[in-house]
Amino acid sequence: MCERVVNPPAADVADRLHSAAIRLLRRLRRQDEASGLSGPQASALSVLVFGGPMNLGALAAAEQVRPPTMSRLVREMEAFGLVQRRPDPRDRRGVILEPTEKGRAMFDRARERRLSALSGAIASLPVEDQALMDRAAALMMALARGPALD
Amino acid sequence: MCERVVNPPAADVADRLHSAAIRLLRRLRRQDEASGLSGPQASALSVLVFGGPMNLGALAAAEQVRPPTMSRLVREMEAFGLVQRRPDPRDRRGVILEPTEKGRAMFDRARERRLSALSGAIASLPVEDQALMDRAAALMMALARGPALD
DNA sequence: CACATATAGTTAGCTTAGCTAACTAATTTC
DNA sequence: GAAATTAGTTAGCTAAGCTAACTATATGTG
Repeated sequence: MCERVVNPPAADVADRLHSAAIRLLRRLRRQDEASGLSGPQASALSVLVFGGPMNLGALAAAEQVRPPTMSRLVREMEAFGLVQRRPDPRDRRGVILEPTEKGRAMFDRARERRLSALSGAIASLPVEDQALMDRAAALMMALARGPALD
Repeated sequence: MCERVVNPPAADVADRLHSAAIRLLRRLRRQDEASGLSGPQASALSVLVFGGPMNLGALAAAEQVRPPTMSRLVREMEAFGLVQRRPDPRDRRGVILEPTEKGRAMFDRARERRLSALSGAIASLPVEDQALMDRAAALMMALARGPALD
């Protein structure tokens, strides 16, 4: 009879999403740090693990961070032996970054540890809510990445 | 025929959600700061605007932050005349916080400004995706708040 | 009642993560 | 081959989180 969807105003959705993201990340920080990888480090490392070797600029772009920020993150991860720099044979200004074996192991461990937190919590949601969260994550990624936020 | 839902492993959902939240907030930071309120300030102010006057400990708990962190956020917002401290008549150790008129106005302005960013982007999504984001925000909030992440 | 303990908030000081500006070195372009 | 561009780093700033230690008030108990 009534085909209208009760559609919360976009500004409300935006506010709630914003606050929810802030609080969720605050909450996850402890778990992250206990695993030996900060959130930003884990996120960058996952790009390297899944995306394969790439140079610093590409990684910074993928993570939507400025080069100096990524440079520091990489320096720290390198100091812990988690990533390796190789000179780029095709451009001697550049470097190629890739995870070390230790880096991959650490990433898996952090992932496991997050499993006892976020993914444990997610796993306890009804299946359809899990699917919803997955889709929401994809949408958030697209929003963060797209031109709509300029 | 096949009733099985293709259910991404919870760890994958967790990873994607984690990275998506990090990137979305990074992306929003500029807009936030251009509006004169940082993300954490806007979030705390919204709690005061919608939740009414409360003391510092309650606000810190609502924002899932330690008291010293909230104390600093409040001090900064107070310096800009956005929130007011009143002594708590029932406990002279405590303070009661409430937004000033300027604070409410600033909150609305930040909200508007975010409208030109996040909520503009959200408004351009299909209606069902908007509803999905709203539900996802509620779930994230519940996860951040609940005991599941201990 | 007095003293011990607990609680609300602040201060001090540390860390991490973001940024811009300025620099070096290599590459590309004209 | 000189000029302009690009990749990455260094230096230095700010914001936001934390713990530890402190002050002042409340509360509870012998």
